[in-house]
Amino acid sequence: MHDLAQRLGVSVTTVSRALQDHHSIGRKTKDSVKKLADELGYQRNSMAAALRKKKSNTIGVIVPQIARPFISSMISGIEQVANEAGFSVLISQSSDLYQKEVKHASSLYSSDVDGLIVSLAMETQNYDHFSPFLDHDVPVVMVDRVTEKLEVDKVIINNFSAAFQATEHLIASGYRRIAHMGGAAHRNIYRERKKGYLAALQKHGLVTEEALITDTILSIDAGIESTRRLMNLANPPDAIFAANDTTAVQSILYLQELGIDVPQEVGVVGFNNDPISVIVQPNLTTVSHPADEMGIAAAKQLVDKIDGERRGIETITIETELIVRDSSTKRSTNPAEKSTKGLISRDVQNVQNII
Amino acid sequence: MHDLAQRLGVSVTTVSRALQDHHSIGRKTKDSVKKLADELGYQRNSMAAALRKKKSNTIGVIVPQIARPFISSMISGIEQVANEAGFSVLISQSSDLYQKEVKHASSLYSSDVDGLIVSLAMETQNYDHFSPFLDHDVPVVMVDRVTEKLEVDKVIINNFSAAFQATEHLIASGYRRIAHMGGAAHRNIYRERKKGYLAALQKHGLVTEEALITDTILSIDAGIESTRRLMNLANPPDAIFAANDTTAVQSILYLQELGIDVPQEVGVVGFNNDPISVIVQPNLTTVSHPADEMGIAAAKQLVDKIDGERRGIETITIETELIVRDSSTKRSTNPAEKSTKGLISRDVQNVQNII
DNA sequence: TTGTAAGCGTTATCAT
DNA sequence: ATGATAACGCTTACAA
Repeated sequence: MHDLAQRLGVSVTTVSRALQDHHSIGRKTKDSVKKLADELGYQRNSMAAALRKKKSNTIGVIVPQIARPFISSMISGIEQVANEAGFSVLISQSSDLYQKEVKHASSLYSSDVDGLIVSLAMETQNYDHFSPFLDHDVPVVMVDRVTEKLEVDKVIINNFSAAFQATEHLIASGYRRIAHMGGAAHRNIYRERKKGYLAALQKHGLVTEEALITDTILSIDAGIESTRRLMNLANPPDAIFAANDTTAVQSILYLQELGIDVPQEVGVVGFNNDPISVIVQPNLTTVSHPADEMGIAAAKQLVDKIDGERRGIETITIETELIVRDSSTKRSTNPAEKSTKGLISRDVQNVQNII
Repeated sequence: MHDLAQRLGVSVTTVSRALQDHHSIGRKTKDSVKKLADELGYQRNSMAAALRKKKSNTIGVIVPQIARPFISSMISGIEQVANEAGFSVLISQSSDLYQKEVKHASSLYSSDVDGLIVSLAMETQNYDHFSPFLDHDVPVVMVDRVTEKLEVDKVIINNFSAAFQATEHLIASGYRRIAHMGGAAHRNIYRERKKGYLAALQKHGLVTEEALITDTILSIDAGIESTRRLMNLANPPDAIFAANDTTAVQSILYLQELGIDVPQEVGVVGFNNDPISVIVQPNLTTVSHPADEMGIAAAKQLVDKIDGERRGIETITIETELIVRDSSTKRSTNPAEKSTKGLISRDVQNVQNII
């Protein structure tokens, strides 16, 4: 900038203003400044600007794991909105570890991010690491894995009602002994899903046995192991409602290994609408969990607050939808109805990003 | 820092040094400074430090799409290495658009990133937007989708030999009329895969018909459409080698809709070892493409160069492996061999991240 | 071992 | 419409 100013015989102030289209600078001056800047390949130093303005035009994101379909779609949504609004995105993953989340929070804070989007680690139960942000009025938005212990903006889905609906669907499909493969109980999304499941059973007067419920980390192995345990029960379930698609799909595959027909003998419903849900045969009935929409909503919420266009705390609830596919609907035994023999069912339209 | 200095009756210099564990500061002083800093919740302002040191401890990443299994795993690898080395990660997606890639490059440059990791957009054919980095000695590393037109560090796989191997495997399995569903020809990874495919056919004296080759964006729809076109040929193929798993899996599903048996009538091989490859039945034979390893290698390369521990240009080639599953191996017709009836094959171990 | 002071590249304030 | 100057918060010669 000094260079530009000298060459043009004006002050750095003028250059700075011209580059920012400040109203008090003449057309001619602006044009000449911009022209020379272009020619010399001048690139504004955002560090210095950030330091002076105390605004970095950067938002921080902390997620449990980047490499999950749900999370990466969410990040993608965040990135789009943020970039349109002129923000860069600083990303970090906690690997579901509390310690890492704390470290990242502190590092992002001292990077002077203008705002923070968080989806909590599975482990996290203490939230003091977010205090610096709250104390210094740096906006925070929590997405999906949130906590009621912090008064911040949130973007969530109605896990209770989604789970309730999913379970009722199984009941309506004729299943009676329904198991639930759930996640860590202190993470409210899993707690809510379990509650919704229990509420549906109760409404219809069905058994709610502890033995029919597993609490795991919802990994591949956990899916196989939980299914094994459930099917080894003296009185095994005739349906499984899993808190994510990963475990649901593993259930289907494992049941098939056991020679058990899905959905004829055991029905399965998942959660998330991951790509795999339309690849597995039979296609998995699941709950759409619009990750990109959630990311977009969170980023918008954050940007609006940073730009001062919004005050106060709000929680946005994104709509989900039960997507009924073949893993939970018994085929008709009426020979009059036409079967789909030869035709494998597919439902490519509804699935989340899959490329 | 001023505050700390005053309270302790020392200079800011001392505080700054104490916080950085500078050797010329006494143990006692260091301790007291650190203690008070903790108590007052002091957080170093990395902007100011970056401005002064001309090092932001941030690396920029530009990828085509965040929400793809391959890319998100790669990012995850980058993030891990970068964070261990004390760098933050600024992420942006080009959406496979040239214009966006250019914008992001410029924005990252003026954010003063210490280095850049890029995987090129499908569209990109001009590379001038990376000149600012190269001209000012900001290290650049390209991963996977690279170009020979830029002299920078690279992390790639041997696409030619992987494709060659995959095609030879199909030939060894008894397929003779092998089609290829490939990607944009100006992106060298797809060009190399096609070359490998052709070379294998030629080596074994098989036909290499243009009609058996499709060039698409390798999306779900492209997978279905290409398969339709191939199978409508007067003389359709008896095997398909696809340049990614997305299209390969769609091929399998579509062939099954047509009532065609995979692998008995048509064999299919994919590329990437995405999660879906072990969900589809029959499990997909594919090429492992260790995304996280590539991300890790790229980040290490970059960090080493930033830290001045390495000079000159180098290309790292990550090993891939042909993972033979059921989609490409005809079942024995010899009744003496035991069939796997009732037992659905699974190969959970080898697949890329899937949670 | 510690302190003084300059300076990183901008932008904001106040003047002209 | 433009300019001089201070300041953002930190690091680092150089001095003591």
